Amino acid sequence: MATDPLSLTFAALADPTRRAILSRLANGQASVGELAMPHDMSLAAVSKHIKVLETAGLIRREKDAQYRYCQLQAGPLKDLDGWMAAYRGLWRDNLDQLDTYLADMQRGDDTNKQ
Amino acid sequence: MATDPLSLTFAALADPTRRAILSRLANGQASVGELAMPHDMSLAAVSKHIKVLETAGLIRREKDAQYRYCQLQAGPLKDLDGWMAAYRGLWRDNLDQLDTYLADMQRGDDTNKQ
DNA sequence: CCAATATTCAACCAAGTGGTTGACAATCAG
DNA sequence: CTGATTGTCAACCACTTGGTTGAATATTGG
Repeated sequence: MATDPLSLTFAALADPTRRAILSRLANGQASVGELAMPHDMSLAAVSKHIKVLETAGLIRREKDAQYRYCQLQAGPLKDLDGWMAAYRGLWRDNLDQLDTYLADMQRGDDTNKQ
Repeated sequence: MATDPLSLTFAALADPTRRAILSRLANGQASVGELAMPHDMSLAAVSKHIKVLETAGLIRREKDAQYRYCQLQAGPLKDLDGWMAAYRGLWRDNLDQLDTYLADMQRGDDTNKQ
């Protein structure tokens, strides 16, 4: 697999279990066990998924007693959103809006950013 | 690999070669050979990458004589953007708003959630 | 028809993925 | 200290991925 940050992020998100974990973490931090509970697989398997997310920078792990609490990290998602910006015009009705958007980006003005 | 549409899209994008192909197609359609040229690998390898993109619905192939012209299809990217919407609040604007956002999430109030 | 061009197919390979199980480590509760 | 809880590690397995090469297919130009 490619190891550049964007590829790591996309690859990490290309799995429903990992997206579910991320979605859960959007509600606040959780331990590995808590994250594992809804999933019909071993704790070790979930632990691996969490490591993939961590390697992609999508979560941070913090030790507390015998627990490892995970927190969502927005950085890679923000980068992914930045990548998408170049394509967003493709499904907006007209290209003028894309041009405006890109021009705004150039100026650092993000008021149009949805 | 998971076969749901979102997973297929993320997986297809988790490769720099495929993202480069997509980027090229944002400038208009191109044949397989044209798409392959900038890449230091066999035509067959690029053909496989194109098939991955096609399976994910990110491109459409159209036959013309001995050429296969590829065109970008926005649908899956739009879906991906929709998925991102749920997380966009995590980095937008300032941290005060992030705190508010998280506090709202804790209370189960998701009016800020996109 | 023939030869060149464009692309795919099939077989193969090394490396990676997503799961399992069992052993291990760390920490708390009693 | 002991036992229970929480999580990771290591080895293993079947399957997928991303690349190769060589043969096959489709179509055009002459």
